[in-house]
Amino acid sequence: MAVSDKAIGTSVTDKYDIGEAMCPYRLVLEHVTSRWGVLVLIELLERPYRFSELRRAIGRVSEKMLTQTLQTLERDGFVHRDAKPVIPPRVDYSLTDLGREAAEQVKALAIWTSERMADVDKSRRAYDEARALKARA
Amino acid sequence: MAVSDKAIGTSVTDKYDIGEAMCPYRLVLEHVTSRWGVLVLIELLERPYRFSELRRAIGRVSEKMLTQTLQTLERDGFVHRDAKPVIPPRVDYSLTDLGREAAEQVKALAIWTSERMADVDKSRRAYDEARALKARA
DNA sequence: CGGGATCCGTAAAGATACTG
DNA sequence: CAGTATCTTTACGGATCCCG
Repeated sequence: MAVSDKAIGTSVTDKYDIGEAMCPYRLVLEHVTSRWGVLVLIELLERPYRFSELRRAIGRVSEKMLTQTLQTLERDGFVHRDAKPVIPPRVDYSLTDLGREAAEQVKALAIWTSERMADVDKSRRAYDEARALKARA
Repeated sequence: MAVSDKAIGTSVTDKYDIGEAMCPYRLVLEHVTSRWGVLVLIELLERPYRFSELRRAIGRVSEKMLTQTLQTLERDGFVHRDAKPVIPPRVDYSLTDLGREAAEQVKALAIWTSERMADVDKSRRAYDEARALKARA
């Protein structure tokens, strides 16, 4: 184990019956929408990256989490890992066709979200203010 | 606190500079793509739900997590909460316009993912098999 | 019925040191 | 350089009890 988490075990359920039990596709969805998964996919949408290069580009990600994220995405077939047997080691990461499709959707969601931040902030302030009033009861 | 997690603190960064530091929109993205957030949004895309009704529809979600998820989504302005002051209490949840936009994107991603599960499974088997070979070294 | 508050176990996240 | 191994810390998520 190590890479696969507790991902195995579930398997069937044909159609996408949103909700109800833990359907396997939900795990994949969590992989691509995970904290670092999102950033990795979006970054790789630009061009291939080497490990450390990707680490710097994302910033604030530990080696462990980046490794783990990349392995998960590679296993799911979203990321291609190209390790050259040279010294010092050189490993390039890039998106597969499948990964590119995923990355584009994720990026669209990310962009939509950042565009709507003003609305969200406004809503939050209203919410917090309403709460503050109630607190003075 | 209670609802906002550690959500506050960050605030600026104008453009969506993917990566680099913890930009605030990333938190929103995590809210809508969270384990229960995804399911709540997709369920509510169909019609409004009452609390317990939603709980049954999703299945396998604790009251605590559903409450927490709904509050977060309400605060962000994705979900509208309509509490009628009757006994027994009745609370209806529905999507706001903003929430509907988010839900549609999330659902699209969910559907795409479930449609690609065959590719993902195939990739996983290949990956695991390759690993199994190396393990016998 | 729809939560709020609290406690608790587990499992991820993070930092660090080590290796081919 | 690109990881792996190990340890510590954090927070997620569930169970329980209570209240309007």
